[in-house]
Amino acid sequence: MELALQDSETHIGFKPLYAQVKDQLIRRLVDGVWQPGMNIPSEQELARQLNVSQGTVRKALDAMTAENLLVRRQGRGTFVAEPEDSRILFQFFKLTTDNKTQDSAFPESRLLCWSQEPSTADEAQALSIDKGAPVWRIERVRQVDGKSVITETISIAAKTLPGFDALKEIPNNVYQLYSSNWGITIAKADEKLKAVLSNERDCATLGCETGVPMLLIRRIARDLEGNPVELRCSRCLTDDMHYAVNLP
Amino acid sequence: MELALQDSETHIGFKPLYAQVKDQLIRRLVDGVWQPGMNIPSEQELARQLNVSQGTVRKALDAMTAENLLVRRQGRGTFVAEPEDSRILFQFFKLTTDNKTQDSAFPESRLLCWSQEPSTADEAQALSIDKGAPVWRIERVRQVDGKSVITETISIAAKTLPGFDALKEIPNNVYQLYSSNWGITIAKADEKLKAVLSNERDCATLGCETGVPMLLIRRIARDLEGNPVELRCSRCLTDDMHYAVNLP
DNA sequence: GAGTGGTCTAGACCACGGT
DNA sequence: CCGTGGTCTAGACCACTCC
Repeated sequence: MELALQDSETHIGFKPLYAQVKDQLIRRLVDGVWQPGMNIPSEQELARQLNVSQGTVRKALDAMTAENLLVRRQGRGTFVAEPEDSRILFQFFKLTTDNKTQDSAFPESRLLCWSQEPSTADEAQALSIDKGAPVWRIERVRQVDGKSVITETISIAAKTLPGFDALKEIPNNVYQLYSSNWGITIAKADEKLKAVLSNERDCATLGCETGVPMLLIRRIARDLEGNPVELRCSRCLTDDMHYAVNLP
Repeated sequence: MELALQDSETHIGFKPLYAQVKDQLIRRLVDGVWQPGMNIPSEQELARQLNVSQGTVRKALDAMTAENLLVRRQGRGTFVAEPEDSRILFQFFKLTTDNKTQDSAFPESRLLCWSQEPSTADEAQALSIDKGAPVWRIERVRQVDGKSVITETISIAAKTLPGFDALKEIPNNVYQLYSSNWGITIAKADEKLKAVLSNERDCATLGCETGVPMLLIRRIARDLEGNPVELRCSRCLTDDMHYAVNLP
């Protein structure tokens, strides 16, 4: 295999070789050539395939490892990251209990309802689809220490998940579901946080009072190529919890 | 100069050479040998000084650049990052307006009061000092689009800032103040977010109503060695703003 | 032109994991 | 034992910046 190198006469749009290698390898993930959990070829083998040095391949692999796309294990090889890896799991779950003496487990969720509906303007904008285009909407509740404290509304374009209605149940970790059933890898996400007051739905679902402060988390999850896949709005009672951020 | 290499007979506690180099270079920052804005020696020069190869120095410098401690400029050299670098400025300010058509400027702050007080138990725990030990407490208000929306309470151990009371005024960017007057570099921080209700102080300060939801941000800022320097509690009206997080 | 960081290569030795 | 990734080295060429 040969990498398409740019015209050496011009340096505009120049991309370093290791970046081109990385793009090639990400393409193998996007196309499903490399599946989660797979042992990918060794650095030496990839270097031969791509006609570059081992050091250049290493730089690409290191970058992908830093983005949680790969897992490297000395003596064994390099593997495609799996959504159930605990590290990945907590990559997208920043809410923890204030009292961290107990290491907080990943909270189980209880399904409230799920149905296909026409998308709202907000969903359409977030998911880059037409307004009114069908979306699956999933409502869940999460418990921490036996108390229901988080409501979660997931919206995802129906065309993204063909055959979704044939599912018998929805697992706790939907990112693993996207991966195993539709080959979609959630690679990154952005979240916007606000403080809001609880509404009647929150009260009915969580058993709290109205007018209680809640943390609203609006997440857009994206695939390997940066396309929006899922909109998730979580509303959380933060009396005994907080959202933790590390800078950098 | 010679690096202290570990006993080659044992591999427990082994630290790669580039990590030892990084530690050495960070020490130069901690000790003030390298001041913010300074042009540090070239890779070749550092390699000679430390008796390692240029590649090893590069790996250490790249890591420090990734942590925003250094800034590299091709053809010019490597420089110690300055607190007023716009990149660094926004590293610690995640609040932005919902309407991002206008690129949000760093909001100016208005000083309410500052005084030295005995530390509360909370401050003492956050700053790793004895309860009741004196702290400077600074209260400010930040405006966005002409509206007061953020109250900010900064607590910092008095012993950290000798001669603080001789200051005539407190600048908007206190991290730059810490750096220029006391040689303290804020290198990282962790934040915990909660939703709360506005209290009477908030109302008096921001002119909002009581019982309005607010985003509470509790930040502990740390120096190069990870020691807590400053506790900052911000309370923000998030009607027209949000806290933005990117994962990873 | 001299010096800097940015990229790319080639080869060495090591620790680790499995055979 | 072999193959893997992890580290370290040495040297080449390039683009950028300043003189």
